Amino acid sequence: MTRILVVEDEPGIALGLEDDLKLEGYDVEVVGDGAAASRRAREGGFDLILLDVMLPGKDGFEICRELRRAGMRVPILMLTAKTQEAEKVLGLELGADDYVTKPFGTRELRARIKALLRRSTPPAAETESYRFGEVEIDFRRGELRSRGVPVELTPIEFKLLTLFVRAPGRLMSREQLIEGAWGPDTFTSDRIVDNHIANLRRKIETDPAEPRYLRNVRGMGYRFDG
Amino acid sequence: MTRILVVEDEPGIALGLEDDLKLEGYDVEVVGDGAAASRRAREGGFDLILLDVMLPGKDGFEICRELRRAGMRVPILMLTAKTQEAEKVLGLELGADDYVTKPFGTRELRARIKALLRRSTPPAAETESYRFGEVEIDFRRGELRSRGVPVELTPIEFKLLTLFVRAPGRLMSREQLIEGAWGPDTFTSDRIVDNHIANLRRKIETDPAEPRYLRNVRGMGYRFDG
DNA sequence: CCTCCACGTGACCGATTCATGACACTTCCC
DNA sequence: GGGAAGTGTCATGAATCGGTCACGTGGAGG
Repeated sequence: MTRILVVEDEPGIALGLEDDLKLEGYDVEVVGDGAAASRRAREGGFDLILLDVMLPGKDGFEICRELRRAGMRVPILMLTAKTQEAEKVLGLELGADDYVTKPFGTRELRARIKALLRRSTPPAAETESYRFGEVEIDFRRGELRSRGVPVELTPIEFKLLTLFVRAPGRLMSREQLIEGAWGPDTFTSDRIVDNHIANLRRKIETDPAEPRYLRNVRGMGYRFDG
Repeated sequence: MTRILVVEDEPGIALGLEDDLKLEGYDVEVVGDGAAASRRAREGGFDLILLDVMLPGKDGFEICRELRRAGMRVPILMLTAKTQEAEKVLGLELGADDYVTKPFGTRELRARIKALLRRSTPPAAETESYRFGEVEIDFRRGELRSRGVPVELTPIEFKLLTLFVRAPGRLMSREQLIEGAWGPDTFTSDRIVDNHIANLRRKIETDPAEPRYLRNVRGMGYRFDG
């Protein structure tokens, strides 16, 4: 049974969430304040945390940061009220995996939860690292080594590569990649993906001109063969 | 046929909605009060519910909540008078999927309905792969293999073949193929299809001169036999 | 205050892909 | 058999796409 921890202080919303998620077949637990959330989350056993930003006392950002600091890698889905850029960036940098801005439809929420669970289940089951060729990714430490030599990746590069590695062999459109690495509601040019792909190739491909791992599928997107 | 339940008490608006949606090709049923709406919706069979907030007796909010509690997952599009109400709609406690504020244009309404239907129907005919003869088309990878060897397809070729494969044995006119592979509102010559079919045949047929899969039906179009 | 770095944008170039029109061949009907 | 319509195929400019670079911005850190 998939367990979800809902952190939400407003009773009406909390109740609605609980009902809806239970209907979806999840095992739901609700807590209403930051302290309780923090405590409960650390005890572990959840497959996903739904975290409201606005909370009495400790806010969502802080909780998120705390959990990550403590080494918790549960997928975190943040609920934010505003679309403000700062909040997005902050949330994602603090280690949230995705966020939804209020107001939103339940369908969207369900979809995001599903997507997040799908994305994060396999690597949770296996080890905390992934290797292909001479390259090894250490998710826990956020590091990458090639032939054992550490290679520096920028945050976006790491996020992108993570997306690929978690869905090897799967064709990803630029749109999907942007949504995955930058977050939803990101308004930016598709071509930015190409740029970062190029940079990644320089760092992980033996011959960046003839990429073996980060392959382009013309007119459709990119695919990671590993 | 896509069925839409319209819940609206004001006859003028109801009639307008009905006409417009029927023109769009939907199968429309209208009810004028909350009780009837609730009853009718529970009986099921609708692909979308258009729900006015202001209703005699039970209001739209309540109906929405009821339906969700009852486990109905039909997409619900709410009609609200003010923006404040609208915010509430997408609040979590309700479970609506989207809203439109009055007054609204028919164009906007149509667009939202379409979007909602699109979002909520994807799990339909999405197979991961399809094989015929020695050829295998892998949708996840965005790749086609013949005897296991990858064959490069151009985007249009891929789309065309996908269309065929999703409707094996069905005669498709050039017009239909253009609409499907190029998109609607494409203005181009029919003959372009023949060109790409020829290219496809070279790539997937054992003997392109005697095509076994991509068959022509004289005067009609093409058919995929797989 | 300055520097460095990550990032987004726009532009360029070369390669691929596409649409068009032409021509030859086939099929069908008279 | 002959003509008309339909289809297969090719060559040719035009358009598109992906890789790459240079530049500007903004934030972090010194």
